Amino acid sequence: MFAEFETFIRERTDLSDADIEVIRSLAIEKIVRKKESLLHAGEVCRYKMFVSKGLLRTFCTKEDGSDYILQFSPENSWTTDPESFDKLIPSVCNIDALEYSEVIMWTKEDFNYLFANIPGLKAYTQKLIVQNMYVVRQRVLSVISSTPEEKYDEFIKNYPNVFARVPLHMVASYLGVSTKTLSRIRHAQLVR
Amino acid sequence: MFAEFETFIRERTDLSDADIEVIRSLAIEKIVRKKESLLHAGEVCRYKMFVSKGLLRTFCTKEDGSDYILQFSPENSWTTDPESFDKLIPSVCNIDALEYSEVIMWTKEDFNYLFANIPGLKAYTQKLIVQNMYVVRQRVLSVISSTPEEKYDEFIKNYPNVFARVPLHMVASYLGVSTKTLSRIRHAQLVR
DNA sequence: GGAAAGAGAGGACATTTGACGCGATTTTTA
DNA sequence: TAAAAATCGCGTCAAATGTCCTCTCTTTCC
Repeated sequence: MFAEFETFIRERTDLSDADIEVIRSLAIEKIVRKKESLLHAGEVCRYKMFVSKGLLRTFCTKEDGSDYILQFSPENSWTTDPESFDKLIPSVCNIDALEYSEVIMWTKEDFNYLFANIPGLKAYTQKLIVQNMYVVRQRVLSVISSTPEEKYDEFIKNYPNVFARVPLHMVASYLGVSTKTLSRIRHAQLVR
Repeated sequence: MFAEFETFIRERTDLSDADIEVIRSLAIEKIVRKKESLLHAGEVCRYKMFVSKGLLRTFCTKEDGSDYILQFSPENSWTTDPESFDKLIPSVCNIDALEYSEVIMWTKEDFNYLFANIPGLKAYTQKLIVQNMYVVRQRVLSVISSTPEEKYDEFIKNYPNVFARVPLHMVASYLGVSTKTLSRIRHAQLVR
């Protein structure tokens, strides 16, 4: 499980063997079965997580029970609830597994230690945050400016790997449109 | 103009007088009249900007000429096109002034210099990026999960200072709804 | 292996939303 | 100060979207 992470991080940084070893020593490996939860709304998100295998989803539930997906996290991606994790406040989101998954976790305390002692990790993390900002800004633009069909097409284009693995109603939930609308779009695209 | 910035930054950091002086020496002060542009789509966004007075808007224009507002930047806030600024690639957004404004700008080169030499500024900037992430994530959630009326009410609650200063159609453009919809919401709220 | 749950299409209908245009008022600008 | 532009509400109509439902097929889970 850690092997995938090691490959991943070595490709993106120039951490030494010793660095990797420290990171490993503080890592918590966790197997998550499908539908199992990693974070419930109301709890503090105590871990920064790396998905080495599988697929997670971060979502919020409104009062009426409807879900809205903030993020999909397939293998080789990071996830957490940043605000809850940073400030140690209760999260408003849930994180659960859409597939059997393998996750590596670090507590805030341990991650701060790594952050302070491994400059390469710090630099990498900061670059990651910035890149994530580009993506989220683009998503805001898309969601306020695109038609449902454009959003659907963009999703398939940007996340083919996720699209192929999640039910359609979750794509709808991510895009902020109803399943009916997506169903209509697909029908129209078939006929076309 | 720089005085406002100095007050602002001193409140949020513990920079020394010498630090401030270096920052000042690299700052470019700029007066922007209403409707004047600071960035056109297609250009590289060469500056990180602090608004010391006035109100800016960052927006994208689609092929059909419609605008979508990504961000309002009132006095005491920062703005730039992060992706264009970081990677020196052409921007897809425009930035212009909704009011007479006073802006302080730094080039990437100069900002990097400050970044490398003033740890307090670096720490502050990184905290800012992270906080911005919370806000943008919240916006994504709102825009995919809230009704137009909820979005409108949230906007007034979160940005009363902006709301009071911009025409309604810009609020609509920021929220991703039509002016007609906002008009209807206001009518309904009056009657209620 | 069989029951239960999940997924997705699609019909019917109501509601929401948007596009367009008009007119009144305010603000801007020359 | 007068003309031009911007703002905003509103009416009408058409289109888009959502809710609720049923039906079928697939997947999951004892």
